[in-house]
Amino acid sequence: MLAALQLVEGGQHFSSLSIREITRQTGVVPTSFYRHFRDMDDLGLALVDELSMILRQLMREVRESQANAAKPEQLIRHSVDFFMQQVDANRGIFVFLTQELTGGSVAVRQAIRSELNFFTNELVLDINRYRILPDLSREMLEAAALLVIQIVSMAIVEWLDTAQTLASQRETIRQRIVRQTQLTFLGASHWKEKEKTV
Amino acid sequence: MLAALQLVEGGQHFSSLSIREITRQTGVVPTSFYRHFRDMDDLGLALVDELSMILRQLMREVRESQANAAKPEQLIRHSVDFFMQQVDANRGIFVFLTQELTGGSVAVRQAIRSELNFFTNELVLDINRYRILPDLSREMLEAAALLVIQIVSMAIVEWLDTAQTLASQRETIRQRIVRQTQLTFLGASHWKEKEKTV
DNA sequence: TGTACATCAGTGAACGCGCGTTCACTGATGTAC
DNA sequence: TGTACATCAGTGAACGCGCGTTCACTGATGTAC
Repeated sequence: MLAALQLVEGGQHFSSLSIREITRQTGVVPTSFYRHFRDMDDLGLALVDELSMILRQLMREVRESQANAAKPEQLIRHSVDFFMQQVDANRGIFVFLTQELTGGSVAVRQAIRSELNFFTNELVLDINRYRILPDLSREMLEAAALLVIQIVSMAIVEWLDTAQTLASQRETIRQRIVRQTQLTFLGASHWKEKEKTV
Repeated sequence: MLAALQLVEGGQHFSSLSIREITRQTGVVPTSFYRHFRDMDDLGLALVDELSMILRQLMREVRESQANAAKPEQLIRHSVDFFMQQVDANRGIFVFLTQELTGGSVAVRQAIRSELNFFTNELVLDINRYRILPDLSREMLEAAALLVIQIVSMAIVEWLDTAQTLASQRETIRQRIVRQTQLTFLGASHWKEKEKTV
């Protein structure tokens, strides 16, 4: 699994990897692959499972790092900074997950989407816990929370394409995430159910 | 190029297609491929170029279809309905473009992103033309417009995975796009530059 | 109007190669009695 | 404590196959004079 991540991080698409390539990277004979996975699809699903665990732990750390933040108005920016640091430290994971969000088999795509929904629910819980948007309907709250998750997801792709040395471009991306997130919360706080029936 | 789109629409990832597969689909001998493209990367870039043209035409139609809409509050919903209809009518195009948004070579990814930026600018022009958000700074306006484009982009992936027969699930996606877009505009209309320095 | 040549998409044989997958195997580690 | 067996990751040879790419070719269409 680590070998697959390394190859994906090296610029190849997961769907174009071969079993022999992966076992070569591991330093093991091709037939050994079958001791662990039925085929590449099986490996893909196992990777999503494994990486989901890691990602959840990582998100927990992001939330804890902000649990008793001094200045609430900087909470968004600090969370974004912390999270993007984690993205850099785990490139392979995020390259794979963003690739497969649009690329893999139907099963893999849906597994990743359900993971995004999990984070959406976590975010909804946090928003309720701190009574940030007390008047919002459940449906709208979920749409807003998912939007925040999606803002970050889309930005990760561009972030991974932007070398760490291009500080100003990275700052542009960071700023956009913060702005778009603030926009979402601001919109949500002004939402009146009756005005805007969908 | 059409053959490649058909294969991608059939569930394969573009990066896993072979030259022989494509020429087989076209009904032509493998060597003919080289009369038109240097390699698969070349074909990928040519596809993005070609599909960008089609997509721009398609977006023009969406905008024209709403140019003299009777009820401005339903403008978002009608545009979304019209656009999603186009997505269904051109599955191959959108499967390819969403795949390559996260998956292809760096060059292809950036070509698609620059296309999204083009649509963002178009949207900014429209917003200015109708004086919808007159007090917003250029930067914030762009962040909001890009957010709307991103909302639709992310939804397309899920939309393409949801069979046309699953009407209720499709309605959920459609509703979410509308809600998230309304949220974005609502947030943008309440934005005060001084309060929220990033 | 007719001839000579250039252009160009497609042909078909051939190449060496890496691929997925099978099979019977080895040898280390864990478990039962 | 010692022996017998089960489990399990890795081995290495072998297979048939589809792959990308090369080459010299054909035959239709367009262009110059």
